[in-house]
Amino acid sequence: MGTGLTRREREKRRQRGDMLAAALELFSEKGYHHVSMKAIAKRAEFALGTVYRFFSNKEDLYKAAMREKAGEYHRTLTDALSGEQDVLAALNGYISAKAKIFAPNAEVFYLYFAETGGISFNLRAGLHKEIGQLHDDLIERLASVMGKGVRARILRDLDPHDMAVALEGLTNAFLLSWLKNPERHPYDESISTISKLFLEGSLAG
Amino acid sequence: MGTGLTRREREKRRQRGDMLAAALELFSEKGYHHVSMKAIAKRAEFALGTVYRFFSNKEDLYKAAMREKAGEYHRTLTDALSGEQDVLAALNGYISAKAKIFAPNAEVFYLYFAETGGISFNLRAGLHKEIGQLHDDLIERLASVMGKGVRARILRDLDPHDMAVALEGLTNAFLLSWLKNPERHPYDESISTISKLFLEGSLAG
Amino acid sequence: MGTGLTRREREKRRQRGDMLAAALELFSEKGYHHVSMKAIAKRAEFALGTVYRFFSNKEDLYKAAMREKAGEYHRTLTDALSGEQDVLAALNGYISAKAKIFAPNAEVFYLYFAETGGISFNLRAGLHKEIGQLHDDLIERLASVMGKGVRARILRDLDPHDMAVALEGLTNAFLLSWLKNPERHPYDESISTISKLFLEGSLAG
Amino acid sequence: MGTGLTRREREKRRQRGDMLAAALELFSEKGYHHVSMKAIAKRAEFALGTVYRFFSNKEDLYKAAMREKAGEYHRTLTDALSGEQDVLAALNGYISAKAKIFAPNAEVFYLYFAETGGISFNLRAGLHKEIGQLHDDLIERLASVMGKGVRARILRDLDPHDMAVALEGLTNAFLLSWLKNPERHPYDESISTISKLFLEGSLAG
DNA sequence: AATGAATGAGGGTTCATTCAT
DNA sequence: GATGAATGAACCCTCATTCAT
Repeated sequence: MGTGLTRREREKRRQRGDMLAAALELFSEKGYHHVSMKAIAKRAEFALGTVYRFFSNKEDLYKAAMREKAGEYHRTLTDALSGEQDVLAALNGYISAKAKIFAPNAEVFYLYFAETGGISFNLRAGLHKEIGQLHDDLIERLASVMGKGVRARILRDLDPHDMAVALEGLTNAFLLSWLKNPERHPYDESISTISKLFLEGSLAG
Repeated sequence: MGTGLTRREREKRRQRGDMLAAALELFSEKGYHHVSMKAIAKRAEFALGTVYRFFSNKEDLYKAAMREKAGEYHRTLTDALSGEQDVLAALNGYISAKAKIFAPNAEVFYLYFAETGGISFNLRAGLHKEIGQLHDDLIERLASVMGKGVRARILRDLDPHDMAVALEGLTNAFLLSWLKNPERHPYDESISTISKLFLEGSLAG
Repeated sequence: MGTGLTRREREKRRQRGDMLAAALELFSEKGYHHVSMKAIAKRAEFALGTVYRFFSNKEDLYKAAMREKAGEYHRTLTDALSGEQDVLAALNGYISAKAKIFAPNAEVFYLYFAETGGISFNLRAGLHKEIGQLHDDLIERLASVMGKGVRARILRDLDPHDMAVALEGLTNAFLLSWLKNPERHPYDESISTISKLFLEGSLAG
Repeated sequence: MGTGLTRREREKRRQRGDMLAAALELFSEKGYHHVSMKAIAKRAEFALGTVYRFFSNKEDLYKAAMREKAGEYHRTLTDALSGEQDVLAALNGYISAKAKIFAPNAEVFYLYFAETGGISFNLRAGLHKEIGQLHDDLIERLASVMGKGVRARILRDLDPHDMAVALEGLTNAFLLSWLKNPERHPYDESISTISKLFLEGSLAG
């Protein structure tokens, strides 16, 4: 079989996925401390004990859920940046990809921001570092694209890392703003505003 | 008496302030759910029951603390924007002011971001809207400054609201980045990077 | 006031005592693991949380209860052995005292035996050592009385420690036997059987 | 075949024995409530469900294990008492036999004492009675030997039942003492101390 | 008015037992 | 018949809130 997994293994994976999905839904709806393991089990349609077969405790489940989503986002975003495209295409692609995962997952994505940002509830200490590293990695990749743009004289000669941070800030701000006030601009316009603002501000010549 | 308050009233106000300060310290240190009312009472050096005479429950105390801080930040930032200064001075002043309140209060400020952002723990629903309005107000004021700059042909002819959102995003991103990695740039350099990036990108012709 | 305790302190002490009593009752009725903290609280007529104000967890409560009782028994028994009496009177007094505390507390006393004996549930590790020391102390005191008896040529010239252990064994066996089968001998006869058996077997000359 | 059992039946018996052995090991190591059925199944190298085919629940397994061991001890001890030997040889044999099963199984044996003694965890109520009867039977047999000794004027003219109880108490006390403090006396010396103390104290003439 | 002891609902976690495969 | 994944009742403990003093 293509997957190389036994039926049992596939089943387990599906169950785990269902649990993570239920957990993520509830955590982003209500916040970690307002969600009981019982509620997660119920939402996922498993018995309480079954959840504990997969995750050794609530924190473990939370971390796994965040890690999963963060990894997924990270993959999507780094994919958008890599490939044989030119710099502007890469940046536009990145902005679109970020918008695309943001739109349907805003709540979760915001949790991800919170992790990449500074909220350091004790609980999350370990996770925080882990997701922080993903974020750093993303910034570095962005910076490397920026560097390429600078060397190609497509972008102005500014510090590439700063430009990466700036793009992050712009995208987050606009996406959040769009989320709070979707009718202000149509979604697509929002995206193009971001790229316009950033790119025009950064274009050389 | 200048204040128009009786001694008793002044005393109460001071007590309330002490409680809010203690609560804020603990909330930002450990997060809402890891702080007990008993701990807050102890830190503030009041009896538990006394805290409940001032705040009807834990959520109320949390909201009051956030409101207080948010109001303070809001005042500081709007003050920086108003006055008879020219546009560039206003924006530079805003950036400096934001950095200044950010530096020593990063944790609390981050909570404020979280509120202005999207995390909607049920608990905070009401508060969220309230602080969101402060934030909207701030954006509007920023936008109005931007509009002035555009009309004065100091800034490029872009949507002033977009420019305000952009500046918010840039400042948040750089301040967070500076917080995570203070040694990368000295603090002052961080601030000037923000204004350079934003202003140079936005300066008219 | 004679006690030197405030009313509050006396009250606390009484509450603690009530909790210990309830716990002891239930533990000896059903065994540690069949007693819930809730049940103890209910029996003692306190709220659950109140019990936790006095004892930091279930094990702590158990240990305190056993320690209390063990200390009480130990005091009673060592009291019986000390004083200006002659050796035979001391031993007879000891046997009577042991019987007297045994009769109404047999269940608890048996728990105490279990502790002084060998059951080493993990839980009890610390306690076990502690109570074991009381027991060792008791044996030593008994042995010292035996030694006196030997030197006074009242008892046969055997190892005093062995004689102490022997007396312990005899008393336990007869008291347990009497407990299981009270009608076999009247209680008093049981006691006198012990002393007769032991003393006659040990009397010099 | 000699056993009168089919291969299947013999196989089952062996499996049952393996389970009982594993259970006993774990129960005496950790105590009833600290041992999970899963752990027993694992130690015995059976699937969980298989254990339940042999024992309808945990308590049943515990009882079977104790019964098994108690029966084994009882057989060993009554064997030591019967036969055509003289009274002193029988008693010495009994003491040796008890010591021999005690030494390697102290923990289990102690559980057996606990059962023969008074701890009446609800759980064990039924079992308790059952093992108590074995113990009573043992005492009776001992008493009968004592009676023979008295009639033969080898032992002093005391109540044979009392003498039996006394011997039980002495052996338990010394074996426990030896267990707690093995270096005090070498093991063999302990045994001989018991018999000396008891027999010399009881010898007629 | 101030205090902090008392309350008890609620949540995380374990594990005996069942039953589909 | 054997297996072990799934189930959910029950337990320990915390802490927001109340209220007698």
